[in-house]
Amino acid sequence: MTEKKVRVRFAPSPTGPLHIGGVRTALYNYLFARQHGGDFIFRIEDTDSNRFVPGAEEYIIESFQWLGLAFDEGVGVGGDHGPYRQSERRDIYKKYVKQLLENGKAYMAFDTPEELEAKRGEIANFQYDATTRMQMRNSLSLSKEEVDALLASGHQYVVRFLIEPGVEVDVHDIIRGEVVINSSVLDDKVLYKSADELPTYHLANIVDDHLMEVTHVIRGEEWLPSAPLHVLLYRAFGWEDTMPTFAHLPLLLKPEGNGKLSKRDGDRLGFPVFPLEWHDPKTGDISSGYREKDYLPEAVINFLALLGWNPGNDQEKMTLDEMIQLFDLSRCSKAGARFDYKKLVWFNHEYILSKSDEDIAHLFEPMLRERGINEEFERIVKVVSLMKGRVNFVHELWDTCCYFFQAPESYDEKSLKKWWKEPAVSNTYVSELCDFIENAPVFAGAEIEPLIMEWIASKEWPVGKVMNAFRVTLVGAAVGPHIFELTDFIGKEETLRRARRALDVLPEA
RNA sequence: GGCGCUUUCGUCUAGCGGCUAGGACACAUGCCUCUCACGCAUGGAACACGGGUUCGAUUCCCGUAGGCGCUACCA
Repeated sequence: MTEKKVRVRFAPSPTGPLHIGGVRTALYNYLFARQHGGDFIFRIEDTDSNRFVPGAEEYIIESFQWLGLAFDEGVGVGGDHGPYRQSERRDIYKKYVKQLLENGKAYMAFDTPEELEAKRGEIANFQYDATTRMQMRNSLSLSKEEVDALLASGHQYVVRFLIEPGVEVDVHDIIRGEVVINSSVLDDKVLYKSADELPTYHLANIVDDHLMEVTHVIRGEEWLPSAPLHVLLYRAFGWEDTMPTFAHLPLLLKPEGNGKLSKRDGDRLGFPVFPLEWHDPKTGDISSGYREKDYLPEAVINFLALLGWNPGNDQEKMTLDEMIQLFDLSRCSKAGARFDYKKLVWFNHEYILSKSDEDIAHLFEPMLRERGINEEFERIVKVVSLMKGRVNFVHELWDTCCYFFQAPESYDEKSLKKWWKEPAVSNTYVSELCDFIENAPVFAGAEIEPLIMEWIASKEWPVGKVMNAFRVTLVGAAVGPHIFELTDFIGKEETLRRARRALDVLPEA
């Protein structure tokens, strides 16, 4: 076999925001293409004019930009196999439909939707196939004159694929092995509609994959039942020798309950199902997105990569480059995977940890500005270095460390209950500690800490009680970093100001 | 209903005839410690069921059951 350049495609329908399952499918295609030095093509499958949603295509493109997955060819990128929008390829499809018709591989059907509906009511489990097609109105059952008359009168029609019954169709799938199905269970699929002069998915898909020289079709399992039909189409065109290899990926399932992950689940269960926030142009509904919810794209990618695939060792955290090295379609699992977003949260935490303090500070900075905090960047970096390990999301940084930037306005009930339960005593501790700090020759934490510890010991006071009372006055609660990290950051003046203000406000007895 | 795919801890999964069935998330406990976290350590937790094949099945085959998908002039 000659070594053909690997070419794969991601071909969404612009009917709304990109589903997270679609993102995973695209990711696997991307990894496969990169690993083999091949091309990753972006095609828009807009053959259903009724379902077109404005903005969807732009949304999809922006999503991949955010995720960091770049296409080599396709809509918005260009290439030698265009156009890449199926609605712009009408003439190409027409030519191939004609070819099928002329070769007797397909036929015209004039049945109206109402007639089909009636037939379905009449016959249980009605299927348009070898057993029924002669009872219908089509170019097989009608005389040439009748057909010509219908066409002349402008009657709309569809072109159906003529499925020969009783053929064992073998689909080779990288993930599932051989899948054999008898053609008798297939129906004469509609390939083309005269009404809008557009093909349906099945025809457009085969023609485009052939013309675009796609070598591997990596898609969701929902396509497995129609894979035999696709094989038959390649055969009908005489393209079986260059037919792409199939790989049907397991589906993404809801975290709980039954069924596959759907558009509705996300906001109901508390996590997004779309990469970016989506504003529905018709209903005005807003669906949350990972980007807006503060997930790092690296975390989303890493998590998604492991939903249905694993590198065969215990490694879980991987860069995109490592994934490209390790990816292997034959190591994909076959059963559907529940979408466990708790693990995604953990990945986000891990990626916050592994990113530089500067990178995280850049993300955190606008959130501070929004709150009117105009701290200099270097100081934000300092806070991030101290606190980033404690959060799962960058936005949680504010709640976790706002006291670095502003004095507490109130004092946490529980903390007071524990560390200020004898107000007179706590008052004495903090008040005397303030005096000690004020008169100490040094202030830097590293230098003053031993002095303070020594002093507390000389007083025979309990260290924990003194330090936590002190902490509550500075932070407003019994939380936070090592206390001298905080005093270093806010400085001597602010330290004493906060502590003394608390002495004024907090109960003394 | 028909057709197809699928089945290891709660979840994601490793395993490709012989293992104390491994890892990760989550959970629990402990350690660290001026607090809260982080981190670290430890622990509980799984081969759907029934037949075969075999000296031996989580692993191979066949059923059953469950899960999932498809069954449009949607993709």
